[in-house]
Amino acid sequence: MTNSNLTTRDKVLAAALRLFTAKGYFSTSMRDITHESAVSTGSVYHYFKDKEGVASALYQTTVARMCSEFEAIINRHESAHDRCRAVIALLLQLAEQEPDSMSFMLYTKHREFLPLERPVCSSEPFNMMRSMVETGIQRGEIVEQDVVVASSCLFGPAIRLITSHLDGILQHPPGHYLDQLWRCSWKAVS
Amino acid sequence: MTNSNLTTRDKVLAAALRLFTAKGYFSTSMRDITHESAVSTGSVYHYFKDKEGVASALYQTTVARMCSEFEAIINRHESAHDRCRAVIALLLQLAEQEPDSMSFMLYTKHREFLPLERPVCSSEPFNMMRSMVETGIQRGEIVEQDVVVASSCLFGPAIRLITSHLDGILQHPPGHYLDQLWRCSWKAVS
DNA sequence: GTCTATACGACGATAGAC
DNA sequence: GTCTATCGTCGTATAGAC
Repeated sequence: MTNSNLTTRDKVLAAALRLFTAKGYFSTSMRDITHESAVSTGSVYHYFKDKEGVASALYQTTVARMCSEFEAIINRHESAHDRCRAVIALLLQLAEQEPDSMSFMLYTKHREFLPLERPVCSSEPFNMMRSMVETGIQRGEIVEQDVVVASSCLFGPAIRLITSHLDGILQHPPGHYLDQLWRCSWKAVS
Repeated sequence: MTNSNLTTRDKVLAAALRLFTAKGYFSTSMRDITHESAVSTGSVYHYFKDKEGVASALYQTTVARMCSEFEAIINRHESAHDRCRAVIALLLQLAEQEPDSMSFMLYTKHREFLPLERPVCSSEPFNMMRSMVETGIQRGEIVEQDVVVASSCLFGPAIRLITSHLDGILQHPPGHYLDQLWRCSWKAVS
């Protein structure tokens, strides 16, 4: 079940991610995490201050990874059109390949157990998405309007589709809808 | 704080709604609910089987109310265009006037504590939204395409904007963006 | 660094008087 | 229907050996 050439710390994080998305943070006990990860209580508390520390580390990791993916996209593409399309493609692909990460990222009310974190909406990745839209408006690719509205129109549909996928009401894998989705999303703001 | 011409049951529900949206279901104890509602433990358990029963009643009420609002919209308007616009206007207005209800409806992972309920996405109101889109496609108002994609494009932006509002990153009240938002959303699918 | 055993507190739920 | 007092459970976190 758990890949054994992971460090103890990573085994805990992987187990926690599976359990948090499956049962939710509060319904997951530290016991569950020790069992699922096959790591003892003592070791878990050696690497993490407390249960919140586990969740926090998971959150930081996910956000950091998202940021670096987005940076790569920004470097690879110049126009807002290409950047935003790449972001949506990435999101759909991640939803397909790593539904747990995606679910933890989008679906989890982190505020309930990570009071120190800002809401997902104002986390770095979302800021980057908004700033892509902003430069798109400056370059004249996107029609002049409120940035939050334009961002909602561009990325809202994709996020909605992904939550539909995570809820299991999508017939095909998310990536299957990319072209259709992008055509509509871009038409909305251009 | 609590309106005193409410029945005991309703005082409990009102307090629970405030607390659930503010702190989350699991971080809200029955003690919190008794204090906030100024109702004793015994009375709370007289009206509700357990803590889950409180959440369940709250969920049923919210969904039922949404359904009747949507039915009224369907009766008032004939075209998919008008119906969908009215739904979005309603959602924005509710987000403004009753952020707690809206937050509980959209933002809460009900599955974590209401295992019997279907996910929000497949709850009745969301089904009604999808079916409005479906008739819109049949009538030729909306371009022929997958219903889930079209629904995501039409309603996803509004939902995204509302969560932005609930996260506090909106400068104006949600209703302020209605025209802008609707123009983009409808352009995406028509 | 890893483990087992355990202390401690909090919470949900009940009992039973009024 | 409403209340107070209380019980039992469960889960987090620590202590301390190896």
